[in-house]
Amino acid sequence: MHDIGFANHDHATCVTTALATVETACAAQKLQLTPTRRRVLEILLEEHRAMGAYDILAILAAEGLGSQPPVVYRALDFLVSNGFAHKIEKLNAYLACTHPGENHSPVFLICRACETVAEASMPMTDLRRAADGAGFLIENTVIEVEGLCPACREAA
Amino acid sequence: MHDIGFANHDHATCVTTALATVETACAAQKLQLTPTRRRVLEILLEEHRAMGAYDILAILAAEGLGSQPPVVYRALDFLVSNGFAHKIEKLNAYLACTHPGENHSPVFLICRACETVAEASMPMTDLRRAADGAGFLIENTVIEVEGLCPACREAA
DNA sequence: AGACGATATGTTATAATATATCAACCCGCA
DNA sequence: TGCGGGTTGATATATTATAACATATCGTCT
Ligand SMILES: [Zn+2]
Ligand SMILES: [Zn+2]
Ligand SMILES: [Zn+2]
Ligand SMILES: [Zn+2]
Repeated sequence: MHDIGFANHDHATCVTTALATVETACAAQKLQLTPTRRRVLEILLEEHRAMGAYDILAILAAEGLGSQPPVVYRALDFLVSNGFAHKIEKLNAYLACTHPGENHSPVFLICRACETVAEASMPMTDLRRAADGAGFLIENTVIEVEGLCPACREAA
Repeated sequence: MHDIGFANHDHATCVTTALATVETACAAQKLQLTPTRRRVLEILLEEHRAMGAYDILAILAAEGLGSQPPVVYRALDFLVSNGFAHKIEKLNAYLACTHPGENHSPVFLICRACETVAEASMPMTDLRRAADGAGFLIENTVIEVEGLCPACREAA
């Protein structure tokens, strides 16, 4: 596993490089990164946390970018289905991908104390091998781990 | 991994042994398997599939066991928190545990074609090792795999 | 028996999350 | 110019889940 994600980081750079990566990927794949889609991604990147769809919608509404649920759900659908953001099923919340474009099977580490969510990436060899053996064809995985991050573990 | 779960089985035995196991566990731990809780578990066992809370509630209502959402959510909360049933986050649905009582970290294999959900149990050594190394304390895992079960894979 | 606490249930209302549907618009292209 | 795909606007509704508060039930202590 790499990129455990609970460490401090240069957030301004983190946002701008992720945006640039997504822009490049959209250009390459002829995907339309429209203003609302782009703004939703920016919001997720800036906040750098798992956000509910209605939290995002409130921000969009305040900026005059739309106030009805379909606005945000459409943007999220675009971002998630193209791998630029992820849905955390356990939280019904959305998170910008920390390495968009790369083909990856994310693992999310959710701290129940500080609510931070870190995206890790690791080879799930156990899972692949077992599923293959059983004849199950894996198309998508949801791997979410709840617990305490290093900082909150320390504090407790 | 064992107990891949897509195979045929003696369902009557499957239901009665699971119920008996839960009854024993409740007696041992002084948990109250009240009529509604027991009936919800029975429903999940009989149907042997992931069911939405309101699907279950409709059955309870038809039987005069309560018609308001809290009735079923309370029963599900009891069953889930004691390990007698599981919530499939990806589906917002609930499933009876196939080996209640045992301390386990389930893995769910969800077939997108036939909607069958199989509960497997496997050691997530990759995950444990990586999380330990990163200082993250795992308290709970959600591992859900979407794809095609052997039968549907065959058919396709 | 009577008072009490812990647990479970009944009931009403509402919150939170997500989708269906249909009309309008935009833009590249035949 | 007219078509066609993708996107947006707008209204309504579906689905999933919880808050809040009253009532009931049961064992325990006095
Ligand atoms: Zn990612
Ligand atoms: Zn934390
Ligand atoms: Zn069965
Ligand atoms: Zn189980």
